Amino acid sequence: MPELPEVECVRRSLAALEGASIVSVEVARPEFVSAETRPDRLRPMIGAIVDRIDRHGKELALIERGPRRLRIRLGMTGRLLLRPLSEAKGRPWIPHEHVRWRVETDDGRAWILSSVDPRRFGDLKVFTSESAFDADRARLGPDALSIDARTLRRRLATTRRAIKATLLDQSVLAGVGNIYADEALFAARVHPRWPADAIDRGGVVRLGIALRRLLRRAIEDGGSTIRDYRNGRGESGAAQLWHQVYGRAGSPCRRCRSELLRDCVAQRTTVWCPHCQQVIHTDVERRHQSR
DNA sequence: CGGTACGCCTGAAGGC
DNA sequence: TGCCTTCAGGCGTACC
Repeated sequence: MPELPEVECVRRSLAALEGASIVSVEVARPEFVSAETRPDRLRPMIGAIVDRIDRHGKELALIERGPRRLRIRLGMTGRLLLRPLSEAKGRPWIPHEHVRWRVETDDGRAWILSSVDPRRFGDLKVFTSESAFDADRARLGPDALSIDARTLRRRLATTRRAIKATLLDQSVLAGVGNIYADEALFAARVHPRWPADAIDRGGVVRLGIALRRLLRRAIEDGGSTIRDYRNGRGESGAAQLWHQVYGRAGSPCRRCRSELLRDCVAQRTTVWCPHCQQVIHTDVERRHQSR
């Protein structure tokens, strides 16, 4: 479900939790979750006072005023819902068959943060030391929202993989998923199969500008709601209204009217404009096309 | 080691 | 109507 803009919108919608103290962390069906999300692994978060909610790439983290951190990943269909405890009275679990876990905070700032996640690809993980949390974070590359051209160029220069696969690799750049990868490549006029290390300087600059611009604009518009994305208040986004290529295979390019193509790149459906994003003449691409 | 294929889950949508 | 197939915003793991 969520990529960087959607996760950032969820983060902002959880600001009311700042200053609240965690009273309980419960899991609806422990047999449904991974080892790290089991109740005994989450219990150490009890007593933490929330300093802030942090985001890096597509990951959220509840940061306490101390060393403990609760990492929250939403997966494909994960949705968070924050509501006052008073609303939840008598209904400890929100009435939804796919509710997975909930965090309750104290009487001073009494909130219930719940997760609904039909496909169960999301998870929770507690870190009891800052160093362990930082080590986990080190899996991820720099956050895509603030990537600069220089860093992007250095990162892309390390691999011959297709640029689309490289953008989706969270260890290279954190936060880009299938929607914004296709949108950024279209905006930068770069073909999705172009080897990452073979993009010229102008292309990398365009890509950096496109990423920052698209992600920021998507955040302003509340994220992309394709099917079920909502922020912590249950509100949907509007960024899907201006998508240029995602979900538009077979339709005319909004720039040149060519028919948008669709193929599988990096095991993900990829849509691009064969006219605006050609720039492919390498042997690598000829081999792809002859298959 | 770098890169690719697959599996994990459920639900919506489309074909017949 | 209903059954079947395909596909979906992510990511860890096995394997080449």
